[in-house]
Formats: sequence, structure tokens, C-alpha cells
Amino acid sequence: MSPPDDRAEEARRHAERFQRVRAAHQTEVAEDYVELIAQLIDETGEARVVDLAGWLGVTNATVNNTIQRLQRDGLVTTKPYRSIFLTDAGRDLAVESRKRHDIVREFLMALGVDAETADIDAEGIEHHVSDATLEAFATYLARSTNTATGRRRS
Amino acid sequence: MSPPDDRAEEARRHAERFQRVRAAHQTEVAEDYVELIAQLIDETGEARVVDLAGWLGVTNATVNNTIQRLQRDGLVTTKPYRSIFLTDAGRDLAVESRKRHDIVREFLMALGVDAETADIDAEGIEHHVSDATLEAFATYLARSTNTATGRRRS
DNA sequence: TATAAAACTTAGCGCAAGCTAAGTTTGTGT
DNA sequence: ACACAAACTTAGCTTGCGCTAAGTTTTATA
Ligand SMILES: [Mn+2]
Ligand SMILES: [Mn+2]
Ligand SMILES: [Mn+2]
Ligand SMILES: [Mn+2]
Repeated sequence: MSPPDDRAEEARRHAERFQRVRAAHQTEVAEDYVELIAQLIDETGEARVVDLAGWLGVTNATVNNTIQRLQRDGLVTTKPYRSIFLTDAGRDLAVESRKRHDIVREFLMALGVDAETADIDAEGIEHHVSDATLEAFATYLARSTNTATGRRRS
Repeated sequence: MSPPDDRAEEARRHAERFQRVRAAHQTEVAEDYVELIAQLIDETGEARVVDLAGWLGVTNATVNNTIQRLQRDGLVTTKPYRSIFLTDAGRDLAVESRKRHDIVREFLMALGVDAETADIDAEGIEHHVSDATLEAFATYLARSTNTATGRRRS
């Protein structure tokens, strides 16, 4: 059973999965940054380097480097010594990331995970959840919300 | 409401979460490698560089570099031009990673995610699931297995 | 308004993780 | 046994993403 060809095919698919994970890692920092930038702008009026550094737990210099990459990639704009703004693409990515992040966090809590743990785990998990899985999370969430509200499923 | 002190405290905790995610990323490659090495040894008798490269979707040279790091970190042993072995620490990490990986994958499938998507997402999610969350996944899994077997919850 | 503090940038570094190209060793088949 | 193929290693490169230290600009305050 399982001739070498099947085995090779299995390896190929396995490798494909890893390539997807590696790709996700490349967009991860961008997602976290734009999400945070959007939040800071909404809540405080502006996103400054020093704030991002404080909220992310990295140095100002690191934020600067990253912002340059994000600018290169068309997600933010900024002028020397001025605060950071999102481009349309950046704002879109921020909204999508935020939505995803919230669903993951709420899903974990609905499953019975405590809030602090849900916050921690969601920060990492959010970047590895496909649309299909997010859909499944949202469905579970809707059902458990209904249940909690007193409704019952058929 | 929410004086600056509360805000600063919120930022501190937010930063802490990111530091945890960054830490998880540093162990991620090691986990995937030892898990795969264990599997190859179990299924084929040995783990060779060329096989790892094929299953991971990277070049032989990359595998070599990584194996050197893993050896430096005490997870594997290997001699020039020979195949790769796990140390006790490596084997322990492999077993734990495999268990975690399986629970995540089965949990996603139990939630209604198709097998291929579950395989892809689990490959990334597994590294960001705390013990508490894994516990919650396992609990859900046990419950849904019972349900599928015909039993009903009280 | 001058000075000090805070914020921001730049320079220069390190490590992880990928790559290609070239060389070495091992294993196979005739 | 030899030749060739396959496997493995090495050298040298790139990018991402962290850091510290030093310099520049802006903002606050005395
Ligand atoms: Mn997020
Ligand atoms: Mn995140
Ligand atoms: Mn795994
Ligand atoms: Mn993985």
C-alpha cells in the first residue's frame, strides 16, 4: 500500500501548506501595525512613532524601520518628524484585520477561554485563520450567542 | 474616564502580548522540524535532508542551515553526510508538538472546516495556542465526538 | 525666547530563514 | 571498479525585524 507516488504527492501538499504559513508570516507585521495605527487614530486623533513603540513593545527605531517598509508597500504615508497616516489600502487592511481579530478573540471567549488568554492567543492565531475557518468561528459564535440569549436550536 | 495611567497600563499589556507572539515565532520552525523528523523516522526509518526539504518546501541548503541551529540548540544530532536523529529534548518537543497539532486540526474539522483547510490553518495556528485554549479545544472535541456517537449532553 | 526634554531619525550591528551556485561525499548500476 | 547520479555541504548573498548609540528636529517650560 501507498506506493512512492502517493507519498510524493503527500509531501508536495505538505510543502504547500508550509509555504502558505510562511506567506502569512510576511503579512503579519503589516496587519498588526495598520490595525494599531487605525485604532490610535480613532481613539487619540493621531498615530505617533513613540505610541506604536509603546503598544507594540519595540523601540522607536524598530517602528521607524517598519514604517518605512509599510510606506514602501503603499500602506501608510508619513513625512519626517510627523505622525503616521493610512493609505486607502492601509485602511482597508486595517478594517479587515480588525474584524478578523475580533471574531477570533470573541470565538475563543465563547469557547470558555478566559479574556486575558483569549487576547494573547488571538494576537497570534488571527494571522493563520482562513476565510473558511473564520466563517466557522463566526457561525459558532452566532449560535452560542443565541443560546446564551435563551433561544434554542431546532 | 480612562485617565492616562489606565491607558499606559493597557499599552503595557498589549505590548506584552506582542512579545509573546514574537517568542512563539522563534520556536515555530524548531517545532515543525522536530515533528516532521519524528514522523519520517517513524514511517520510513530515517530523516534525510532531502526528505525534509521536500516535505517543507525549502531547499536542501536551507534545511542544512536549520539543522545546524537545531543541533546548536540541543534538539537533534547528526554527523556529516549522515541522516538526522532527535535528542531526548527533541523527541519530547516532537511529541508535544504533534499532540498539539492533532488537536488543533481535529478541532477545526469538528467545527465544520473541510479537511484541506483544516490542514493548512492548523499548521499555523498550532504555534499560537496556549495550554488553556488547547484544553478548551479538547473539551469541545470530546463533547462533539460524544454527540456524533449518539450520546446527548444533559 | 532660550534651554531642556521629548520625539524622531540615522547608522551600524546581529540573527533567523530563505535562496543559488559550486564543491564534496556517498551510493548505484554496469 | 568506475562512472554517474544523488545527496549533502559550503560559500556568499538577501530580506525581515529586532537592537543600541548617536544625532536631529520639534515641543514644552522656565
Ligand atoms: Mn490584530
Ligand atoms: Mn496579531
Ligand atoms: Mn506541527
Ligand atoms: Mn506548524
